[in-house]
Amino acid sequence: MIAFEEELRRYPNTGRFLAGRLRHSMSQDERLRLEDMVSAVVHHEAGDRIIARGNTCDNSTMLVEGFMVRTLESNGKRSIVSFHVPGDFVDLHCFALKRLDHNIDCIGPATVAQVPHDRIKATMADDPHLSRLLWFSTLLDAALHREWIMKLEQLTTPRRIAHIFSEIGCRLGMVGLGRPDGFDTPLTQSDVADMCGATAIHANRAFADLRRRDLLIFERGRVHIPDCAELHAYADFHPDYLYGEGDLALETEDA
Amino acid sequence: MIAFEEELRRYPNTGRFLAGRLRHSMSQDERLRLEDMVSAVVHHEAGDRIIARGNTCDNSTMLVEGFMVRTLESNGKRSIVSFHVPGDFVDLHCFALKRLDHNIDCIGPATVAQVPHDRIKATMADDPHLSRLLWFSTLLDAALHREWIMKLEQLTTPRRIAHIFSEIGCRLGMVGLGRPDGFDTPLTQSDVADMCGATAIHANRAFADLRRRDLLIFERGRVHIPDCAELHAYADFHPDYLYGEGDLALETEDA
DNA sequence: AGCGCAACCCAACTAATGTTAGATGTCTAC
DNA sequence: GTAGACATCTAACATTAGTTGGGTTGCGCT
Repeated sequence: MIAFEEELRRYPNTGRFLAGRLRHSMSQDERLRLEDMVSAVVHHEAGDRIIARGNTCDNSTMLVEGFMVRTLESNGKRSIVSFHVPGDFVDLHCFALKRLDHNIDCIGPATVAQVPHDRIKATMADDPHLSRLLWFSTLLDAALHREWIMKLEQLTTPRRIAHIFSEIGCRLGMVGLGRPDGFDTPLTQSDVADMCGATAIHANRAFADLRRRDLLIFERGRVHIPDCAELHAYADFHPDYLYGEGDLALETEDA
Repeated sequence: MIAFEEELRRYPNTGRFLAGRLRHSMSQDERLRLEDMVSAVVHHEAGDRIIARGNTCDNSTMLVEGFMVRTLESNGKRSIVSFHVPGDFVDLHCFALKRLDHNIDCIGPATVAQVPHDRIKATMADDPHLSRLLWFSTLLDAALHREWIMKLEQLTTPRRIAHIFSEIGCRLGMVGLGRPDGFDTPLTQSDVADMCGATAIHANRAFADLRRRDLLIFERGRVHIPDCAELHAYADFHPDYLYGEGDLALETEDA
């Protein structure tokens, strides 16, 4: 706790983004209890692997600043299966799963808050409502996976890319990091290709296509979106599945 | 409870498959407590929609007999994002999510056990270890989603189909429903196509391809697998992600 | 038996994506 | 400042998948 308070002073964003995705469903008191669960704030370099597939861990990690991706590898080929923005509890999974089935890697430098598993255990025993919110946060990941499966099954590469950037923009907006006209990201075209199941060359063709249509201009980490609504329409992007404000939003009733 | 006991006598498989996936991690006592959570056993016809996207529900459903799929729809096009075999807790998600982001549909007739949400709430308050197992069961769905995202990103249609059938065979085996040389399923080629993000025509080509290679013979719901190991190799199928007996298997330590 | 429907099968053509082989630009290490 | 690494971009050709327009088979119904 002390360590965390110190870090909090040093990195004023830390507190702000804690459980960004859940903030609408948490009482002020729960928010404080969640912050109390944090034992330390840690920095990582670009490319760092926070957790590797098959490892056990005693901590779970909340992303405070930066971008992270979940990856799986097969025959030396990397697949990116999801990504995370500040405010996401990136590996709460490894609390209940113990051994994780995937890797979590930093894209660009990142700051994270660590939550020891014994504090989560204590919460499970003491605080059913907060437990349920933590559970919810992992189910949200599953819902994002499902949406992404659908998009892989239905969309062409340019539309997949449009969908990814729509989602990133929207999720950044949900934690107060959005700009209406775009955002900056450490993702490369080749990372995006690995998210789409396309080759980097084909992803590049798709980016050129989106540029020609004036839907999305991506250059060296700078994403410019001239018209958000048009991009969403092209990608068939409907943000309900993010469980933000839309149809599916979580009710704040008590457990 | 009474209702359930009656049904249990009438359908002797009911108890056998309860929480099939979790059975190795549960004590006998927990198993009984889980069975106590069941309020009723219900039958469904082929094509029935158990839960529709956007609905709330007071019950969660455990699949006792039959096959089910999770579907999402966009522009009238159906995507199947995952499937379930007996022993799976198919919509525990809607306990923590409240409004579900997807549909759950029966493929062929099905028997399910219903678990009221207030009993799950009680479990969350009383029994941290069983709660954690329930949580685990939903995280398992997320792990399956991730594997499937990777396969969509990496494999051609024939290999995707080989992977799906490898997984089904394996999951049936894990709950004692396997045959070494194949299985029966109410899935049609067109269902499988919707799982792969391919057209039914292309799926048919892929089935012909698999038949020619003598890896998998699928005809009218009858799946014959001449050599399981060869099919797995062709599909690059490694069942660790099912969290059965492999590297990643859940430890049975207490919460 | 004969009808109708659904699942399955097939071929020819078109569109999307992968592969190979580069060229160019930008940043960092030395 | 130069070399090397890496990201981006492009073109030509090969493979995979979608589309169109059929045909065949099996099964339930009357």
